[in-house]
Amino acid sequence: MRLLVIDGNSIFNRAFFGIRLLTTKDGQYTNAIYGFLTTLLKLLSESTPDAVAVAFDLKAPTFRHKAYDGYKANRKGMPPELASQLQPLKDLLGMLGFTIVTCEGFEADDILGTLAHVCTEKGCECMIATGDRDSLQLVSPTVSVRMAATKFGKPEVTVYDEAKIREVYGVSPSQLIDIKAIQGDTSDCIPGVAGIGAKGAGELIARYGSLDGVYANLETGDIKPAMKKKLIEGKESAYLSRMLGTIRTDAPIDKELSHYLIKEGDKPSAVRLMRQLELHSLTAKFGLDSIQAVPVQETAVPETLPVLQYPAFESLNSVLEQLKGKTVDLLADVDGQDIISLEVSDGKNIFSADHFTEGFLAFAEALLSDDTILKRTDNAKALYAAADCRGIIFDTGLAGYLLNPNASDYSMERLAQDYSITPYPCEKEESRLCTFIPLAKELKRRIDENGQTDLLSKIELPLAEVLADMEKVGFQADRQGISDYGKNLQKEIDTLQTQIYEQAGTEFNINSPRQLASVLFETLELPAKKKTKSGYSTNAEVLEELRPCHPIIDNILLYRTLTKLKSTYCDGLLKVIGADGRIHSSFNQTETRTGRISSTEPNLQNIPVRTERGREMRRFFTAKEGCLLVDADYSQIELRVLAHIAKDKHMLEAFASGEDIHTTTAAKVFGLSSDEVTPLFRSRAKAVNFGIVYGISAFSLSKDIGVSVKEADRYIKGYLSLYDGIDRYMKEVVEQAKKDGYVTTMFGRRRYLPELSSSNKNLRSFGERVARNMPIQGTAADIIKIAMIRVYRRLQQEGMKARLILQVHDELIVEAPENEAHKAAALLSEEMEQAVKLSLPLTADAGIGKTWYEAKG
DNA sequence: CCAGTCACG
DNA sequence: ACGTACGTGACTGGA
Repeated sequence: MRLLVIDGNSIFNRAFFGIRLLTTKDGQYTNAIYGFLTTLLKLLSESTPDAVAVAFDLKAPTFRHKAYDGYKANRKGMPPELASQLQPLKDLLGMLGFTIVTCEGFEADDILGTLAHVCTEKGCECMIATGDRDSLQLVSPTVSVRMAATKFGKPEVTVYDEAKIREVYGVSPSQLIDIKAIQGDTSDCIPGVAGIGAKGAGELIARYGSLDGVYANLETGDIKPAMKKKLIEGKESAYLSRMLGTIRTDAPIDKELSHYLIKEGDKPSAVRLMRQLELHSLTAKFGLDSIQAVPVQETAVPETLPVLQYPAFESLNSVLEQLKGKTVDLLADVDGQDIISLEVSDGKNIFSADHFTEGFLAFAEALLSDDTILKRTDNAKALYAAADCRGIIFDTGLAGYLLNPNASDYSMERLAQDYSITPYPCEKEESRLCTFIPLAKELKRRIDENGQTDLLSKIELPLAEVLADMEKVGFQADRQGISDYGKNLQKEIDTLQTQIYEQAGTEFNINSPRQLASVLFETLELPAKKKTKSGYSTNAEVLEELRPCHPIIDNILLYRTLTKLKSTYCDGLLKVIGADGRIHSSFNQTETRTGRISSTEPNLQNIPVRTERGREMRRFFTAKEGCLLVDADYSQIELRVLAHIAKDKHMLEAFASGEDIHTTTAAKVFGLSSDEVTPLFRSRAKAVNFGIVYGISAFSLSKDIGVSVKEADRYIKGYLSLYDGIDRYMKEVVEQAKKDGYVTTMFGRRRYLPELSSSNKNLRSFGERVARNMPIQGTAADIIKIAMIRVYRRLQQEGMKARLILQVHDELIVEAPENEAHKAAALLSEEMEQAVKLSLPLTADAGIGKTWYEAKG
């Protein structure tokens, strides 16, 4: 008999990360299911087993990992997009006749090991399918491993038998365990011997045959003294690691192999489920085309849930009276500033009304503004935009975002899918509240469990009101000014275009990177730098290098600059100036993975500033008649946050003493005194400071500042040895992220990093850089959000007319009546500086002016 | 609809 | 040996 044993979790995970997210029209994710099944098909056709066992982990931590706190958290780290696919997959496998094996207290790995062991004893052939190299240790004359991967959406299988392992690793399967015992494996929390890596471990085992062999020859063998010292110190750890790294073969599972023969299953149900999951192509591939699907059954009604009734209520006023003092669930259709309809429930009844109902608007406004009626809703910002709201205590969209900022959409329908919410039964079946109520309950539970209660109620929810207000107020724009500026640009663009055509000797679309590349690198035969997938790159970095080669380059660069200004900023902004002469951007609170807000239609967070030509645009962002703009920005907020989080003594001191951080860094790294630091050294140090925040590599730094990779590497090494707290922090944060599966900010904002467990090295490195950056960028985002709420409230308390109108990540802009401007400026920097207490001061400098150009220092 | 480019922090 | 800094959004050309 031939038994195929599948490492369910491993294949499932790899399928998920190997295929882009797919969903059904209802929003159920299916990419991991699809990928798993295509891999399964490939395995079946290629290995033709008689019996199949699919092993899955149970949720509980296993014996091997019990000692490590991080493990359990890591498990929770499975993103909901993935978790929501597990049960449907298991159901489907059962229906297709495959046997699922799980075992309390044992990992899927151990089930593989046990079944392989049983097969060997009974003289059967065992084929193990997994994506995890740990299982290679199980290979024997009768046990082979099929390494399965999903590449570019297609399943790939590589067979490992003893010969193949020897070819690839140069050792026998059991020696792989000994190598790992020395090398360790951080992702599995296996310590190994400190200071010895893959290469060293491999050589030792190749030479001495086993871990025991290595230690037996410690004195007699020719092991270098340094290595010997490490081995002696790490002996206990090595043997513990070997124990941890050895897959168990004694899991108490069903050992009667005939029970794993492929069964008939329940094909009609399988067809139905595949249809629901919209996996039409797979139905055919599993040969189920002729099977009639069983009809979709009515879902059973849960018993214990409250039955919601839909009464013909007396009057809206009586409803209002009835709800006072209660906490309600409330959903509204909002169109801009108009409330179209609304339904609300106190947990016993659902009340619903729309704008055709007599007195609806007054009812809605009274309900929303009554602070004795606490409300849970799905989009607080929209409610704040439409009415004067009080008592909003929960928002499922914001909660969903805090629970996992990697998701793409936080509609309650999608959230209900992701978190497997079963709707409450109620008489009015179509009421969205039936889904909303259990959803809000579940999300609230998770928010509390994650320690994100305050982040939601004290930061995100109050911020929603601030953002709604900023959107409503808008930013006045000088339509005529922009229009004139655009016309001037156009004249210059036309001239440039003519010149470029002459210089090229041909007319072409300069805006087309393809056509431009063809002109530059073929017609003009300029030296092409290799770049991009679809041809030669023509970006500014490349063109900059070509500058000396041909005068056309200057013109093209200028053309690019000017057309960008014209199309994105002049034309783009003119399109979105409202009838009130103001621009009302949307501020999205659930968009970024770090906790920043984003701005769209238009994006007011990328208005030019770095070049004078672009900066001119800011002259057209003005204060209204009788008002001034007040602009304040944080100085070096991210580096200060880093200094605080990393508790780096030297950086804290530098900031505390008010020194220029880039100059100080330059002096330290290049070994100069402060007055010896030239602008060049300062700008290099600045690049290193930035690089550190982004998760630096010597290569990118070298490119950024134009020195050799070696030189850049020296800068980084020097930096980290001087700022040793930062060095330590950067190591710790990645380690913690690997344990937990996520990173957090000072205020408990979270970002999951599934990339860290990717088999793709580039993806993994990306995950590590994000792990280093997100807590910094995210904490800075938390801080300015707190500042925004404080500024908003202070302006209200002080009875001022000044209003917050824009945030640009580390910068806030207030429009204030002329007589309030100075007070507003002082208030603004004060609230920004006092927003949080760190172990170093935060500073925010304010400027005042009639236009954004003038107000920004 | 995606890739390339470039604007911002 | 290999690819390369974090986070966004808008516009253009071309499948």
